[in-house]
Amino acid sequence: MSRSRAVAEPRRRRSADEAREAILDAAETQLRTVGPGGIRLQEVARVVGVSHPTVLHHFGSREGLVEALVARSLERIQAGLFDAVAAQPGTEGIASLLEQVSKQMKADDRARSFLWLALAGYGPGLKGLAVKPLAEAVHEVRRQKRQGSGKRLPPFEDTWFSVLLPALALLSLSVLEDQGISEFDGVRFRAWLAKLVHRHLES
Amino acid sequence: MSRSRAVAEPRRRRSADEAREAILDAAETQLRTVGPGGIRLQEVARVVGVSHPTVLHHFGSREGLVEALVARSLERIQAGLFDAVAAQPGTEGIASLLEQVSKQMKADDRARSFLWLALAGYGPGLKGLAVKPLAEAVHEVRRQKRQGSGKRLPPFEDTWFSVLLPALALLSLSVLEDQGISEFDGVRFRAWLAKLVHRHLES
DNA sequence: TTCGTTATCGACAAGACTGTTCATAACGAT
DNA sequence: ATCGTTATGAACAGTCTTGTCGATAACGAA
Repeated sequence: MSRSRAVAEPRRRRSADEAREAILDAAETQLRTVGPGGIRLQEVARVVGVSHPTVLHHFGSREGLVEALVARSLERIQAGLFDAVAAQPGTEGIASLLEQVSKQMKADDRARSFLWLALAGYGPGLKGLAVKPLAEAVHEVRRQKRQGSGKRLPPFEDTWFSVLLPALALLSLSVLEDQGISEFDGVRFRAWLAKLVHRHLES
Repeated sequence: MSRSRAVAEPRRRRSADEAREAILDAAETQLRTVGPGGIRLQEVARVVGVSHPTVLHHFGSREGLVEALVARSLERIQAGLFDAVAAQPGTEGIASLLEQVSKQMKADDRARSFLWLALAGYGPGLKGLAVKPLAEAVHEVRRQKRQGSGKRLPPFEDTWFSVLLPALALLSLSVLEDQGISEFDGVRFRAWLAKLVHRHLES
């Protein structure tokens, strides 16, 4: 007996990779809103338009899905940071660099995802995010700039903290920018912070 | 028929307030580790040593428990901040103020709880935390200091951002200090940050 | 077209979690 | 000591969630 169905839509069959990406996309929106612990197979499947056993078929288990999602999210966050830095080679444009970074972190709410993951204990925390290598690069530029003038080069720790500070601030800011801090204040704050850090690096 | 029991421990009956506090304490440890969405009645009850209907009796529902917990947590965080500031009246000791605040936020992992709540959409975000009033107080001190000297008083926004910056940084730092940043670096970073902010406020 | 692979789904299973009900017993008040 | 209030727990119900299994059909390859 043929089951009476609405219009009997034909079953769509994506390639394994396509299906995985679509599923990860749906899971990512859940990650942003309810965190890794709140991801539900049924909800993910519903959004994608498949049944939940299909999700299990592609990722083995719920934990498998979450791990794949974590890996992809961290990769994208890191890649975004890398792009932002690569687009701003000089040390002069710290303001625009901060805006670039902020923009990247805002894309797909990456800062939110990162904090969710950090809180939930997934991922390697800041260690995974290559902020220390970035600090080393900045330090090198700083050294060359000091070459000519008579100013002494501060210890590496000073540069490292100077890079760490905006990173930490931007992270919190991205979460609180939705609630309690207006976007307008956010823009002004980042500009103010950029000037502060720039002045410190130069002095 | 009397059910065969181990030793038939006598039922303990706490006062309603005592029971509520004990239950909230247990729920708070879960909040720190798995976030508000991860709180489980059975787990809370198990830790307290009661049955889970008892928890429901005192809070009506799971959501009632979470709301009560959120309220108590935010109150404590705010009170902790207030204490830290009250214990450091001058603007001179910004370094020790930062350490005080950091200490308060570390007590009971309050920064963690706050970020969990902010991410999950509970609580009024930063608006609830009276950081703007604190900025106003700092600004007043700044004005009086500038009175005698010939220096111009910067706009309030500058003071407000100067207070906001350590707040944001400390928030992120408290989460990442467990993973990726050693506690030693945390202490040095806070000292460095205090000096930076102090120099900025004076200049 | 034919065939093999496998993405997909329906149905079911097992457990977890919240919430309800009713009986019981602990504690304070008189 | 007696009594009323109510904190407490055992048992049960209903829903949600992950995971399994077998059947089916879509797509690529031949």
